[in-house]
Amino acid sequence: MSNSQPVFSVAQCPHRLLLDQIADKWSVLILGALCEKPLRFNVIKRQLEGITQKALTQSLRRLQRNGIVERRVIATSPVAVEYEITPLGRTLKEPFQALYNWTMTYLPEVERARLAFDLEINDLREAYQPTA
Amino acid sequence: MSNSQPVFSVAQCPHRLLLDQIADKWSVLILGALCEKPLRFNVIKRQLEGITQKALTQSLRRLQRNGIVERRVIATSPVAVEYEITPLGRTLKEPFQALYNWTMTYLPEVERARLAFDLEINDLREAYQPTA
DNA sequence: CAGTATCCTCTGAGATACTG
DNA sequence: CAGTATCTCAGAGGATACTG
Repeated sequence: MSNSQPVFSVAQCPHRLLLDQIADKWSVLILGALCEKPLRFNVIKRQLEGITQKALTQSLRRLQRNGIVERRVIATSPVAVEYEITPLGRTLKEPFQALYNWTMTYLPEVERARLAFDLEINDLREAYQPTA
Repeated sequence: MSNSQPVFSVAQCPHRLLLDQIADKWSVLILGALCEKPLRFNVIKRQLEGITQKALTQSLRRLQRNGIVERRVIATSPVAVEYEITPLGRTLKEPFQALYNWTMTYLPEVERARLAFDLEINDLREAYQPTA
């Protein structure tokens, strides 16, 4: 988005790192939960109502691989596993907050645009098939 | 990511708006290109080497629906279509820049984490099957 | 409890061909 | 030029069952 810079090819685009690996559907929510304090697997699962075990495992593994969360096994019986956000993970708060703020500020404007767009589409449809 | 706030259910999560509709794979690149000046369909297509017509059409239509870009038909022969970023679209520059800066700053650290993680995985594999 | 393994569905990305 | 239409195919994601 910066002016007078070359456009990145997709493969190299640094945004992809964030978008694909860290800022995806579930990860933002997981990080939001872990931001306050470390949590165990099923606690996260309960907080993110709707996520499957598979999806949670995958997201957590990916975040761990990227150094965003830390996985710690507690040798009780049955075993407990705690996930904690890393210092690196905490640095995400600023850019995510910027995104969040944008959405809060401009969501109404976006919704107006959608309404207008969809209306226009319907008008065109009606003009094409006047009596349905 | 903000402290002491309720975790959003997925459907309501305002991040989804951005992540799904505006900050996806191609849209960020398209906006990067349009940020400088309005461009025509095939010019964008050429700049984003690798995108298909279908994907470009879909992304542009979605951005248009959300009020991020404007589509303007120029009645020449053959017809020309120009896409321009809207004022609303320009407000995305700040949050996107924050994301971009994060990636630039922390990419090396993320890559170190990945290397360490992948190494550890391989070590475990070797320990399990000592002679492959 | 915290996963892994398996199956199954179904979207959605890509290639190709056609059109005003 | 700027799309639409159609087909195929891989893979993401869900449901279910099993395990240390």
